[in-house]
Amino acid sequence: MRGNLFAVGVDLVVLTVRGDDLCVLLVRRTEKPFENSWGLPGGFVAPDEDLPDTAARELAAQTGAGTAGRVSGHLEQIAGYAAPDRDPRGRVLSVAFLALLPDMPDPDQPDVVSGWHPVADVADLAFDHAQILADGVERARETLEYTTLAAAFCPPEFTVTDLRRVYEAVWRTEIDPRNFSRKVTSTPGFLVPTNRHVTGGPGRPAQLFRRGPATRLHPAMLREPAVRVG
Amino acid sequence: MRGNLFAVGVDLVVLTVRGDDLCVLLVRRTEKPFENSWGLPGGFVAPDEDLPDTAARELAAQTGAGTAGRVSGHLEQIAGYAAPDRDPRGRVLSVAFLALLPDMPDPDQPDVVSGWHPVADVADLAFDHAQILADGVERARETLEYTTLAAAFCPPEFTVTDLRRVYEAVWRTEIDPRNFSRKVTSTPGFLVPTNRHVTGGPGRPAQLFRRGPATRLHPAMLREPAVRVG
DNA sequence: TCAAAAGTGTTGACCGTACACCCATGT
DNA sequence: ACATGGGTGTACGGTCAACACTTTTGA
Repeated sequence: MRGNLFAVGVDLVVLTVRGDDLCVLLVRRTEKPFENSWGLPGGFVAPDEDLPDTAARELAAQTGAGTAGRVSGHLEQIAGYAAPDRDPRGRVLSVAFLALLPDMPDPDQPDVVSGWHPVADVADLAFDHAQILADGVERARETLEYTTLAAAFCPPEFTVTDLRRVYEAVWRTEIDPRNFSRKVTSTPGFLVPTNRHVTGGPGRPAQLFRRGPATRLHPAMLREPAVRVG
Repeated sequence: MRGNLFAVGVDLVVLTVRGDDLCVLLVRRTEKPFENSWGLPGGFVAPDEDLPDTAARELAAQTGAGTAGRVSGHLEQIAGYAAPDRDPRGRVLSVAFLALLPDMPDPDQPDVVSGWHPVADVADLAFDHAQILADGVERARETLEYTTLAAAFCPPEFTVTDLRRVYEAVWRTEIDPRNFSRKVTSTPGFLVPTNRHVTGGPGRPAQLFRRGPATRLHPAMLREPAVRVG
């Protein structure tokens, strides 16, 4: 006895950092149920397709071709969601994926059915997408503590300040620029210096870096300072 | 268009610590495919059942009634697995769950179709269960670093040494007993002293503790010492 | 010359490790 | 008495937060 059958979809929590805000890609639904509500982008798993393939395909379709194969960016599974009443059409299991992308310039013609929304402003998503979004954001916050994945939010070349703004936007905190610079540049394999500098703005030109091979951050970058007793 | 339909199952990575070994609960399959192979316990999701319900039901069925409702123990989702060829019977998506349990005495009559196996000795599981097991063990190892969940492996009352043996078995390392004791007893909310002591063995009697309300461990308990440069 | 941003030096608090040492019990 | 394991004291080194200070640019 095999239980009943499910439709299986993939939903994407696509995050990027724009200015000071952590933003999520939402689409406006054009069909029932939840017609005209905002929801996470996603789609059903095709025959002979594995879950990461579906996620990469949907991500490319929603954000422009080739994204999944780029050097920067990141795609990982969050969890499966299968509450019996999560979709009024029947039993639908959705596997959520988290994608982290560098900020991209707005398309020439602003798209009314798809766009970036600061996660702090999001409310009332379709299905259980609010929960999935919350889980994805929390996953991203945790991941930044222990890995070098913040660089996935940055373009191929970036400054230490770009990287710091990622942490500040995702964690909604402020970080001391001097100590942050020392920490990330002294972690072996996190940042590879290019010896080129950005110029144009006020102040001393900042050096440009690329992502290094390191993936784990030891010791961790902690969101909250260690508990002070006394 | 909704893609094709899947059977959806739940597979369990049930871990416990016996002596010096991290052990996993395996069942010997009695049906095709992979008849007579060892595999993870699991089952299909019933109508109107959510994934955690299925996991809890299967866990109770495999380990004895009431386990899911106990104070100790832990159950969390690992990930969904849906490679097109993972089950020769057709498309089956499996959501894996990680369960951490205190060691239980062996049943009176040893069960030939179900039993605890040191994870270091496990090889050749059915389906993609070897991968699922590896993911679950890695999740458990990470979780112990940043949370107080090691106590989920312990009975309701336990000594600091019991807790240390959990870390040592899961991480396959040795930890200094004196510093470990200081660390865990000084973390607020990790351990609640009962003022009772275990007696009988050699040496000074150890104090018995219960789990405290804390869930996060700050600062983390690190598996490997911080990277030494130079 | 000034403002702004990048980056370095330094200090004190805290944490982890290592290990000497004492405590409490069974044999 | 001695072995065994539980637990405390302490010193050293590393990391972090804070912040004074220097460097390098644009206006």
